[in-house]
Amino acid sequence: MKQDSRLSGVLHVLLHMAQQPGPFTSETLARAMDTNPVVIRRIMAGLREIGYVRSEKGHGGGWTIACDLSKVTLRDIYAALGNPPLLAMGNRTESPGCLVEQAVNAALDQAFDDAEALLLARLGEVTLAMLGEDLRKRLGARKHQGMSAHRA
Amino acid sequence: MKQDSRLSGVLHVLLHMAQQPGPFTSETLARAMDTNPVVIRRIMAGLREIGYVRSEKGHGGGWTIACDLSKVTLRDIYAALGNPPLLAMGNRTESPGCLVEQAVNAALDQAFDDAEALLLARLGEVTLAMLGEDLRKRLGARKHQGMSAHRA
DNA sequence: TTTCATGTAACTTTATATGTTACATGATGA
DNA sequence: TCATCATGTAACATATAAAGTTACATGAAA
Repeated sequence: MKQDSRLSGVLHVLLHMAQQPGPFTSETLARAMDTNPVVIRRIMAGLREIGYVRSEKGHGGGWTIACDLSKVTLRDIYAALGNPPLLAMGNRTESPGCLVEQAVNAALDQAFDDAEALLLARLGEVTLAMLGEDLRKRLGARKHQGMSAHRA
Repeated sequence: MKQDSRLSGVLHVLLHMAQQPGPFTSETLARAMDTNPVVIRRIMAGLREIGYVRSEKGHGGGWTIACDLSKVTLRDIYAALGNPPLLAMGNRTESPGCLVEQAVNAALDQAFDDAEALLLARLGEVTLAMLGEDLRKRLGARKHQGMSAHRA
């Protein structure tokens, strides 16, 4: 399975936006992320629907953060993306008649469910504000070396 | 991402094999799994290399279990498959120069790593023998209803 | 009314699991 | 020896989903 990097991507966008007032055009954000404006709009669409960000058309338009960063967790952002699958593995058949497969599914599901629950719990523990705080620390550390946030 | 069902599949095969002496041809196993013999050979190849199963060519050939089912865990089987990715999500860039992305990766990696570790730990707690025991219970329960393991 | 920016559909590209065909290799049995 | 059976494996086909791209409609600002 090709890995899904939308959560990673949208967090990157939000964190960039949190560094300065905005608004930011999809074009600008796409350049910073080294991708395409349409990809930005796509991953931001879910966040707009829930109200975490706003978008405006026309001159001076673009994307703006519209939520309290200390109230929104990574899990909330994940949900805004539509709760895409977390695990790369799954059962061959979901409701098999074969008892052998039922036994296999039962064992695997226990492990899978536990792992999913833990992942969601961990994502729920981190707010966007905490991410921003961590970033500020990293920026401070690098400043002492005279470097910008965008060396790459 | 399309989900990987090889672990589910290979466990199904092993559990089927554990029910009777064997050997079993890929053809037979493929029919029971409703798939192709080559698929069976493919998912069994790793297990053969490690020595969990043996395969023989020619008349009377096929696959045989060659390990102590109470000593091999689902995690061992997973490893025999070559440790395929567990999570459907990942970071956009693995070693980014951008500090924003580094901060995002750090936060996500913590959650991802925890979830992976838990999943592997859970898989490590279940042996093939335990799976077989669970299956026997299910077979017993169904026998009281006069049904076979292959109703589907 | 021109320009800018988003919204979105449609298509292409890429990655990966799964399914299939074809054939080589080697073991068994007549 | 030789026909048959079964695995081993390469090569190709199909399916699914993410990511990238193009094209154009919509609507806001200058």
